[in-house]
Amino acid sequence: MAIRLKDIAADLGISAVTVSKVLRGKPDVGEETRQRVWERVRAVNYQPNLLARGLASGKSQTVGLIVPDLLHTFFAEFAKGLKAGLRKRGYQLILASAEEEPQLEREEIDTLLARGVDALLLATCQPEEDALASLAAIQVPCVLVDRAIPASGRPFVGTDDSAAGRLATEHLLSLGRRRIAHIAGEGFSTGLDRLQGYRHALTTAGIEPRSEWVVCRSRLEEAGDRIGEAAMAEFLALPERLDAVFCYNDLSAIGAIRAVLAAGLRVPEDIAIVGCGNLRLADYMRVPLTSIDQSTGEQGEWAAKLTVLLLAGKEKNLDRQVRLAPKLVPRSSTQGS
Amino acid sequence: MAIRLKDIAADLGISAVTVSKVLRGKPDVGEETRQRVWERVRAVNYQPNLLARGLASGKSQTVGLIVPDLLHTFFAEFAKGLKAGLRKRGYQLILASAEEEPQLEREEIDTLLARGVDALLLATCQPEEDALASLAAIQVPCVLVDRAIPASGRPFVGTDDSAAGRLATEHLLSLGRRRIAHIAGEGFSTGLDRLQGYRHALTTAGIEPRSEWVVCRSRLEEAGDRIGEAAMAEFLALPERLDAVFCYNDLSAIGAIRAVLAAGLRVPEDIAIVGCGNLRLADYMRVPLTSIDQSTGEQGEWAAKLTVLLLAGKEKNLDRQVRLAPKLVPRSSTQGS
DNA sequence: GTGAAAGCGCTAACAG
DNA sequence: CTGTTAGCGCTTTCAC
Repeated sequence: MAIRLKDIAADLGISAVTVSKVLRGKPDVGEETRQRVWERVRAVNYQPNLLARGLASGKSQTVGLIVPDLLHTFFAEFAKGLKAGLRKRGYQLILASAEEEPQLEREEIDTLLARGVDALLLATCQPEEDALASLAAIQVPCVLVDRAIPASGRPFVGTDDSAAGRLATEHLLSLGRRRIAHIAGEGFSTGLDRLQGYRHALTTAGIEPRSEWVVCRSRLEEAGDRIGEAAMAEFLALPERLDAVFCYNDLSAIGAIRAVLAAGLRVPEDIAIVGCGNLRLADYMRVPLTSIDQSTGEQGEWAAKLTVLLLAGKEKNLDRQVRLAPKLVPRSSTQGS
Repeated sequence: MAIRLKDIAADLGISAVTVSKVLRGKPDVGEETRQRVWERVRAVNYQPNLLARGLASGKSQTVGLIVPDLLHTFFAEFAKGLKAGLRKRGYQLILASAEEEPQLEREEIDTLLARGVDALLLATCQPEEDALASLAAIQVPCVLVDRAIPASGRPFVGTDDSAAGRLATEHLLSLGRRRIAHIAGEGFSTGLDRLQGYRHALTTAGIEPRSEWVVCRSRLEEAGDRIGEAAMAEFLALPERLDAVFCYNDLSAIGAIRAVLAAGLRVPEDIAIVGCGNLRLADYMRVPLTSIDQSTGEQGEWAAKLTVLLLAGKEKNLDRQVRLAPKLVPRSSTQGS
């Protein structure tokens, strides 16, 4: 068994409570005692048992994050920023992944709560109705991430996705494109908002959005390349040729580009393509990909900040919505090269 | 406060011990009692407090994994496989990332142990000496991952990296290349073993490895593209021109390709390039990248299996080394197109 | 088959 | 400033 608090206390001939106080930085301990405790703690490399501490105190200084899939670099990057932000504020992170399975997500929620996390951050992969039910049962502060559910009344940190849709579409318009299609993401606010931004930009430019130029697809995070390729093939089969496509994410954009090239057309000369997410490798693709950057790491930092404020009761606005502004990163897939 | 074991017991007019036994599947409880307990548990959606359970039992049915960085898809994929394997065997996973900082890794080790994990899996980013010191202090079963440290006497699961080096080099040799360079990874067994495999393949083919054709670089996981590009530029400045390069990983291979193309040369006609890791997007690169696949998910599964065997005391070979065979995935960067 | 008693290692609340 | 007393919610042990 590892060394315990009471061992240290016994060694020093003082009470366990005093040692505990020193460890937690309580002020009501004499300077000399404090010194001796720390000295001994370091000497034996004592580590407090977090299970016991959490059980006794009802607090764990730990928050949980559940993401749909860590293979999506977005979430890995978000987790990284979040972790740094939490650390800076004296909190730890437990990371869990739902592997895109709603059932697993529910289990992870239960597990993290059973582990006594002080707060939960959730990028849900559940359909809205189910997510609402899950959320309703969560008794600790809970921040939604990436995928918004306004009806939940929970705080949110994510991208301003409708701005992302607008930005991408306006970029294409500014290049003189007029017949702009969209491969949309289905099922979550990210997809719906980007679609809305796309429509808004078109309308503002005096172009009537055409329904045959929008396809909605799910699972774009996992299989976007295949799905994007197939969707693009459908677009290419339309009687009137498009001159640009805004894709829900970079993976689907990469697939779309493949389909365009396979059809013997050029990117961007014949069809310009914009993705979203700004993948690390976007610049090394067959055609370097114009994309929308989401400042993912910053989102994590924001989430940390907001969560800790909530925990401290210092955030008055209990359904605070933080939406970071997306940025366009132009590359060859829209600008020639 | 959440509902407790004793609440259920009180509701049913039985003792907490009996409820606890039912929950843990102990046999010495009457069938009828068992039914009633489960019914009530489901009705109130009771979740056992894991802190209390862990504290009381000294077991948590949880293992911890520490990786250098979740942004390396290798580790995200490994974690996924591991998680699935553990789940199947009734264990949970707590995932931690050291963000490539040895100090953080040490803290994560301490934290996970303080959380009472039953076992620890570690892909260390510490230099061997430091890692040995850290490992020596770990009192629970501990499996090394990806980066081997034979001197530690700990079990290991990873790639057969020297086979990977051989495979890549033999592939290049089989294509008639003779002047084959290597951008090697520094500091860990992965890099050293791949280098050794490279040398072995050359020697076996009757080619004397030349020191100016090997450069060792660190941080290739994070900044491989930049570093690979620079390393390739150095190679190109040598008096005698290479005709192939085996790169430590895909990221550095991508950088190397960029440098080759920037010099006005062709891949693979002038210089063939092989990477390692088989990135998801390898096929969509400027030049689709020939790579070595590491069966990453399977490695995770193996790690789960081995860990649970260790925990059950069923693995006799306490420093069991599992090295999965790598596979070559040929693409245009070596084969033309 | 069932349950009473005794903790697991720590902290909260209060007393000195 | 320091320590005592009582738990946190669960499991273990061992009687019945």
